[in-house]
Amino acid sequence: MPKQTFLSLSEDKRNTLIQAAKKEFSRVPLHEASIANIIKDASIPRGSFYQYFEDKEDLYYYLLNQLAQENNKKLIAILQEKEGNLFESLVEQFRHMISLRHHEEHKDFFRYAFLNMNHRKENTMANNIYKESLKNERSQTLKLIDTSYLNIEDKQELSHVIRIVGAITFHNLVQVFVHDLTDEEAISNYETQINLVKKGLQKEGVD
Amino acid sequence: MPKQTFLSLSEDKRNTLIQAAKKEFSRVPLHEASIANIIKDASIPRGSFYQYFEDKEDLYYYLLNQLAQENNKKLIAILQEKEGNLFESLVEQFRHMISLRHHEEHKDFFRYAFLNMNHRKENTMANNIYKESLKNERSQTLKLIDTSYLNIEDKQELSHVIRIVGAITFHNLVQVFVHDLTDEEAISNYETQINLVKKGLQKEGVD
DNA sequence: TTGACATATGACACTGTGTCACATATAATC
DNA sequence: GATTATATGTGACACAGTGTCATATGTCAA
Repeated sequence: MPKQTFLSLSEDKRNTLIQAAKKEFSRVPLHEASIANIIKDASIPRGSFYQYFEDKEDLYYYLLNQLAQENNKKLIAILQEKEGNLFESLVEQFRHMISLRHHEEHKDFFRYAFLNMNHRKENTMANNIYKESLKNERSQTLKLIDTSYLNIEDKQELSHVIRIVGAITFHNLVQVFVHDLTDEEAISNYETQINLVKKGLQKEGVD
Repeated sequence: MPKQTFLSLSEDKRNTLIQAAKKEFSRVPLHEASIANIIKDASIPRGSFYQYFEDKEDLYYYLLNQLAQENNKKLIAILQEKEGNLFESLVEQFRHMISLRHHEEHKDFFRYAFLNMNHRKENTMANNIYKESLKNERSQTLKLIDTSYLNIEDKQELSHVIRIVGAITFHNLVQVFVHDLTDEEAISNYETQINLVKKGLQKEGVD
């Protein structure tokens, strides 16, 4: 998390820095990004940077978290619109996520995020859902899911369902950027996989 | 890939270097590992290192690939033993993977690999399966799967099934290291999730 | 006005990378 | 065996980037 010093900065100064950071993190993946470039672009001295953030990662995950929160809002809206239908909502959310590729501002930021997706990034992006699926209490998002048509026996299993679809979703998002899939290809793959897990991978009557 | 120069080295020299590399990659995650430490430990000059490998990643993925090949052999053996039953084989393979944590030699190497799992590492480890699931032709591993009890309509869908269980498997393996799960917890989670996708996430009769 | 505290600044020490000119070994040709 | 060509070995070096720290500057209350 950024230090208080950064949060107390004038909005102007904060924005300049954030813009410079987004620019650098859109130029190259996190591990190649350099603080030197960011501060040069934002015209702040090196010492100041460390007054605001612990290090490069601190700044990066602050930005990623902000974008993730927007996504979470979107998911909530979709879940409401789809009246709690998890699978329909997932596909809609997936459509939305890959549409971000075409939005100039975040384009390459997301591209590099997914090409270098790891546990920490995934967790930051899915934060609200993953966290909530653990402490099953006051979970805003989870409560929106209509569990009546899910093949589960308890809350515990709901959390596993979230894990499953989360893993599949991220895997598919990564594939989009790795193989430069078109929107149609990406959605088709994702829908196929979601349908497969919906109806079950094992033929009925077998065990 | 290592350069020919490295492969032509005496077995002795090669092993010294490989041991030093494993040691360093077990000390810290890839991005923190330093060539300086490896060459100091192996007593080879800096210039020589670059005669053998492109860079740190080149060496790292060479090692990871070797370990992955062992894993693939194991998977083939398990599939044969389980007479092509995909789900039973997956659980068995999962057991095997997490048992590696207790094997002194690879212990921390795997730990850091999974804590920093990303697309490239996942692909290296699942290489044989993921690649084969694309060009469905002469695929050694895929042919071992008994598809008769899978709820799929064509080869295309088999490849999606592989993707799904692959994503779930890696997600679970990462969780093991992130949350320091016991073997029992890890296996229980994994079995629950595999069972859920086997029978389907959607309650029967609903649509 | 002064002192106490927060914030700003950039020079610096440090760590690590990849390269290159030169040294040495190995093999090939006469 | 001498000579040339080709492959491999070597470490000093230039370069890029990080995080820190002593010092400067601002802010605000007594």
